[in-house]
Amino acid sequence: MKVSREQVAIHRRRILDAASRLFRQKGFDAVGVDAVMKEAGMTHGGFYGHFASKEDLMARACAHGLALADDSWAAAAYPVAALAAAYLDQEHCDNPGDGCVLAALGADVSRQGKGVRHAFTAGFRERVDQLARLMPGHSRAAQRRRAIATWAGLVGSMVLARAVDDPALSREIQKAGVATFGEKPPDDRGRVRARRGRRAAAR
Amino acid sequence: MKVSREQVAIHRRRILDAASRLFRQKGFDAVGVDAVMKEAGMTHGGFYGHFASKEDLMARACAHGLALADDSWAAAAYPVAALAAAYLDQEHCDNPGDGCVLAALGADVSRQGKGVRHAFTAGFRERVDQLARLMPGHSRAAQRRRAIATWAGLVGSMVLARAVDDPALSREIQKAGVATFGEKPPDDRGRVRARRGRRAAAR
DNA sequence: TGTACATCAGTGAACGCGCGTTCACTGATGTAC
DNA sequence: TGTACATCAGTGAACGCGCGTTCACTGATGTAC
Repeated sequence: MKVSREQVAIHRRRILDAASRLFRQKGFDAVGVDAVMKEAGMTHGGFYGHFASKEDLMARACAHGLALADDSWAAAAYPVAALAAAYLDQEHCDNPGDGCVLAALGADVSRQGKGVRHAFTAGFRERVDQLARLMPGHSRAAQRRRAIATWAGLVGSMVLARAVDDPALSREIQKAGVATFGEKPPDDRGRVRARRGRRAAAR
Repeated sequence: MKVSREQVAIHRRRILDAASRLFRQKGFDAVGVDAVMKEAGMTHGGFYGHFASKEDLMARACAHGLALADDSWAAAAYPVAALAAAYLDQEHCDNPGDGCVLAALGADVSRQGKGVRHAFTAGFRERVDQLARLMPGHSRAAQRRRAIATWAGLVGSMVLARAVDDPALSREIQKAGVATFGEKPPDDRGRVRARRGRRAAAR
């Protein structure tokens, strides 16, 4: 039966929420259109009224999942440390369905089509820009380089922490990641000290 | 028809080679037993004479791919820099089928069964131990922490460099990774300098 | 504001297809004599 | 060393199943009057 226009929008969002969660949990290939629609509380036949194909859904679910990310770390006194600690958390490790798209679907995305990779790339760019703005460093280029490497470190740590079947090793990976990628870069600390020194001398 | 015992061993190895390559290229779910056997030059029916199930093959192909890794970087003057440069290479990025299992299958492994995760974990442990031995650092614990974080950084960089659809951004990720994870840790340089200074003073 | 009807979102059966796995068969291997 | 035959690795057809996608149908929505 027909439903109201608001109901259609609600249904579409429910499909995106379900797809985004299931894809992150099990990967693109292991989740069928049927499972997504069931999780969204509907039957599979109505799917093609909302999306052109499963691939279309994959791209839009990617973008949806990347748009809804947790930003609270950005307000911390030292955002990079806050991000690393929040990211490499046991709960995040145990719940990929509610977690970062980069870590959960990065490897899957590289094997997918144009639309999926484009959505993923746009989301990644936003993350890098956001982190680069908050990254201590002397130049824009260095901030950006550090932001990219920090995201790579966090994503790699999470991928490995999830893959490994020994909980102690998994926790070790998380802790190593927090310590390494969350700490103030030592040579930067040096530069900050030098700058402060120069500023103090100028007074 | 029956074949000789040596031929059986050769066939088994060919199946493992094919499976290991195809799984890294396309992921576990996207590669069927049929495709693996065809790539190995046989028909699919004979598969179950070699392996108990597809899951069995996945675990053994994982171990097989991890066992055949390139070690040449370990002989370099500064192994960590050599590893990072060799790992975050355009050719490695473009050819996951012949590349590192950690980056190609890490995310997939976390969704698989006990056998696959165990094989992956064993391979990862070996990598960490090998790199930790060659890692500059003051303590075993620090060497190990750095080795884990370095592998995480390399794996994350490769996953993201492959996922992204803009070649320029992909190369930027690779370069940021080489610069960050391949460089001598700055605080370690500090310690080395301090130690050298102490040693020079003692003379 | 109330009525009549065209629209169309969601349902559930159906499709062709490829998957993992099984099995009767074949014929070269390797062993017993 | 030569022969006869049991073994068994690989073949290809077949299985049940779940996938992505299509479609005739249903009945509430929303519009034209």
